[in-house]
Amino acid sequence: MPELDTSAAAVLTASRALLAVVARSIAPELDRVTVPQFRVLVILSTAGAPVRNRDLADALGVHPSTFTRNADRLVSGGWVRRAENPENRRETLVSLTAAGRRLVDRVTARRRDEIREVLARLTPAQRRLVLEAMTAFAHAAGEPDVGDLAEFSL
Amino acid sequence: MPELDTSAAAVLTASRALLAVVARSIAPELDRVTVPQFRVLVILSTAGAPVRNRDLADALGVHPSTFTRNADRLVSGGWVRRAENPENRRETLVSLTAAGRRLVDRVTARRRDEIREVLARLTPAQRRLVLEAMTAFAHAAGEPDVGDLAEFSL
DNA sequence: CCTCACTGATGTAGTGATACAACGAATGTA
DNA sequence: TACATTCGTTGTATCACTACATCAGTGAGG
Repeated sequence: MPELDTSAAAVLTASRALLAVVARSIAPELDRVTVPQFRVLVILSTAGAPVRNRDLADALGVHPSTFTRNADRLVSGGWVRRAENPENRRETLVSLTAAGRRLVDRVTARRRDEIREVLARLTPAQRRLVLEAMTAFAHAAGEPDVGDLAEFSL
Repeated sequence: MPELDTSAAAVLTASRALLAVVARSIAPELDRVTVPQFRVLVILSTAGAPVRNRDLADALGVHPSTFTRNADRLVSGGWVRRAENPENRRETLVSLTAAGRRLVDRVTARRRDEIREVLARLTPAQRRLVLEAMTAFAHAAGEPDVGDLAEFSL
């Protein structure tokens, strides 16, 4: 299947371009939060609800104590909030503050804008092509595992 | 242009899937080199020739002394080699060792294999679609700037 | 030849990420 | 009730990354 290799090469090239977009979308925030810290914000953002300390550590693949320290810094920065779980007082629930949510939104918006800019350079026909192809690809790739994204989760 | 937003959303989703692929492709090497170290290897690999210490620091956007320390670790690990520039003895040229090149190749191969797996789930018609669309997108996005990739350069 | 600029390395120092051990508090169970 | 388990935090330690100041060697130009 030679066409498989050709297509794979095209995707590989496109992935580099997308990676650059992703990198640029976070770059402006890197003096506020570090990449590991941003990973936490992303997980909390997609969760949409307070998450247990332990579950966050598991999702990130780090030791619970490691996460405690990271959370300390995020709390100091005002990006997340800690609260005792009323239903189980030995658990700590971490959730995004308004500032934390805004930060994630800002990155997403920046990314979307950049992608839009690229798409604006295409013809409408090409855009339809991209829409179909990207949808098909994303579907075939399946929902990205939280664990995988946690590796970098930009 | 509502179709622009729809397409952008599709690309955004696909970018997440690709990001997961990228993350998985490096994960197995993360106990050998760190991400900043891997960035160095990628730059050297794309350069294809020895690069000056100073130029590497610039490409990475770090202080020259910072790069010296990073290079120290890479040399210790056997991933890169330092050599005095014969034409200018105050310059140090850094180049990949065979092991360093193999490491980068391994990551690339892993990435390509994963993409191929995803594409194998598509129909030949869809693959042609993906080939065209990804090529068009990558072209419109332009060559990723070294500086951008250097941010993470996974 | 002498001065000046450049290059890379080192000394020093601070921050972040990480893990392991231990501890106290809360919860679950026999 | 007594014991075991779970959970988060803290103490301790290590390592990577980063920058600034400094220094010695090198090269270029007057």
